Amino acid sequence: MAVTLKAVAGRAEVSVATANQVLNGFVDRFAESTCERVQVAARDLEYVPNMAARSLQKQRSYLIGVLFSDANASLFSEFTHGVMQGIGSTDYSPIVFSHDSLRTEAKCLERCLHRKVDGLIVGAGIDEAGQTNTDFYSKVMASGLPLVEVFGRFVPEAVSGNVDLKQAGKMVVDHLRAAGHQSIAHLTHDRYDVARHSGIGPHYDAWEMFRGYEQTMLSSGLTPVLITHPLRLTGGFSQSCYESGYASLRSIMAHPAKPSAVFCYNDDQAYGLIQACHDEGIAVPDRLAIVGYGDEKLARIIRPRLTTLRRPSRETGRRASELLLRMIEKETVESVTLEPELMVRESA
Amino acid sequence: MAVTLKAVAGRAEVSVATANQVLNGFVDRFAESTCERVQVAARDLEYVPNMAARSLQKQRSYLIGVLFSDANASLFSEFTHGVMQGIGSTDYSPIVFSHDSLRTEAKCLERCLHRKVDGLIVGAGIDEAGQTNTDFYSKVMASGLPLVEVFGRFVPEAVSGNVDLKQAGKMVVDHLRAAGHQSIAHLTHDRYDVARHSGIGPHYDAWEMFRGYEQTMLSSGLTPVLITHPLRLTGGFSQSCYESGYASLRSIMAHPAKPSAVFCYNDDQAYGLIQACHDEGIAVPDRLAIVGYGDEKLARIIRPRLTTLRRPSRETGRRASELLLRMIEKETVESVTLEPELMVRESA
DNA sequence: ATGAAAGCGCTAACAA
DNA sequence: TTGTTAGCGCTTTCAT
Repeated sequence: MAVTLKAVAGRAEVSVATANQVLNGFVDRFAESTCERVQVAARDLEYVPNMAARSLQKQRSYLIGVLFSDANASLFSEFTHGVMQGIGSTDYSPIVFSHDSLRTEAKCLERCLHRKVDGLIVGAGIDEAGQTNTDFYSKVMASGLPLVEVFGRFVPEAVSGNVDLKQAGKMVVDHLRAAGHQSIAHLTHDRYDVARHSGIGPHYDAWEMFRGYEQTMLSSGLTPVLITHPLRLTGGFSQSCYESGYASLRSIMAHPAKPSAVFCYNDDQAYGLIQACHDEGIAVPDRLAIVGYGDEKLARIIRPRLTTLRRPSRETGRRASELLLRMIEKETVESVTLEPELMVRESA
Repeated sequence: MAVTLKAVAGRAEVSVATANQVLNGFVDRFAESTCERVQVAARDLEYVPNMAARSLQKQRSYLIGVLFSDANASLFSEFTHGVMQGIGSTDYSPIVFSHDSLRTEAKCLERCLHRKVDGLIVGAGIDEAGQTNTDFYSKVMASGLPLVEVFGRFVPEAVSGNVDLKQAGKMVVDHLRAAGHQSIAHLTHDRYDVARHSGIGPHYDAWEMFRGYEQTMLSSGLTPVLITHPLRLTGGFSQSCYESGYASLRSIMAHPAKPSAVFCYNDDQAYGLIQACHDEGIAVPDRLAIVGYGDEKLARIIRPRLTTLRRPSRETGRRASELLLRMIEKETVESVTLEPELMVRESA
């Protein structure tokens, strides 16, 4: 049915070996006329190499596994688009899985391993108890499989393509200070410091963001005001964040530091907080300025429009897959850091 | 490196042929003790078949291509999750691509074909001019490649796993009538009737939804009120819908039929409309009841909470992949229809 | 009831 | 400069 190398070789009147070499770029080993004939034949027949055969021989699947946590569902599409860009016109294809629990995450990973993916891009999850699949991933890495982590750092040894959340904290504080705010609170959730209490290391996103905020506040001579709120985590991460944001207004208003601005862990918390302000008749941004993180589509829709840090999702996908491809080629690579962008709108 | 069938056969002291047969379920051809030995050996060695080799021999890639339009970005994660469920524990893996233009869509399709996927799940796009990749897909189908279409019907011959949008129209009208509304408008976009003017056939989602609305109105003795608004389509589909919803309030209020309720094409339009009402001081739902379609996370967040039809995204993915697998097995299958669910909240 | 052998399409080492 | 050859790991037909 399909056009094989043999067919191309036949048409060009050379051996399959020759055809193969020519088509794989070893043109300088052959007479120009030979190369010409082979290339023409391949084009005429619309030859496409059979990946299964190539895989078998090369001991590579030309597949990269992408594991994505539902917690980031809203940027899944952007992210996979970026992955595609990074893969470009190489022979690789992404096999993509989205997971909503540690169990399904482990299952997805298992599938990728069975498929013998050449590398893995991992957006890991964390459950209500602060548990992760870190050990599983560590084992995978130990086996030598290239792995790039995105949207968090739960696998300490992994190369990562993450947003610079310390910088995020700094950008927001600087922006709010410039607008005259002195009492700037940081709203996050009750697991923000899981990085300290678990083996995850100092790179849990909430912790990193908090540290960026804290350091900037201190070095600006301001007092950090940390407000945390528990996540219910039934009904999904996003919904829980919204609710925690809503519920936190009370703590914010009751706080002795009388915050005039709040930097939220993510957009969902910010939406919740804005809604609470609305319900309580608290003017945003006049009485309380609010900044989020993420810049989902809703940020431009909600009123007042949300001032927030744009999370470069597509770029994350692109950079992560570029890194991974280089790792697969046995290059040594460093983690990359992506910069957020402050989108100043109405809420701050 | 990896455990091969040969290794299993060696350990069980049988030939590879025997080991293979046993592990593929042809147990009744062999002595019970033989089967036992093979199975034990496979388990002990944690044997996993090499897909590349199997593919090569079976002339199947065990890959299914998933093409997804950015226009539905918000449900991508849910959808792929469903695809995974449908694939279950079969040997198939999804290679997933998200596209944001006809060009990238075609490129993704091309990649899938090069990879020789065994089947395709397609969420097709449509551009500003109403163009689609229908011809491309038709050609693919003509070649015999199993294809299931979701989230729209741009490929007339394709098996589809779509939501019953006629039913959606009916459900909403019935609900609003029961609440006493007589003048119920349908807000959609200016391409709603592309189905009539192009070769796409009568299944463009906006058209189907309109027809369900129209038929129910007529059979209830009410006069359909159609309000369309152009989409800018720069800045993405979602954003454009929001803007069109916002801008349409003017037309709605100026309409001689004086609508007391509006059924919107999607949640984005509904958000826009709600926001416009808010800005103009029009009470929702008292003065104007609003119903959307989609039930994205925002629907529960916006105030008033949006009454909307839930679009079963995960189920769509699950059913679509189930259908596709059956098609790959040469079964004859029918398109399936999924039912939306009315989520009654505050806006209507 | 089991095994030997050919071959899927491609690659790479070696021969000519 | 080009061709011959031996697999990669699995499936399947045909002997035994």
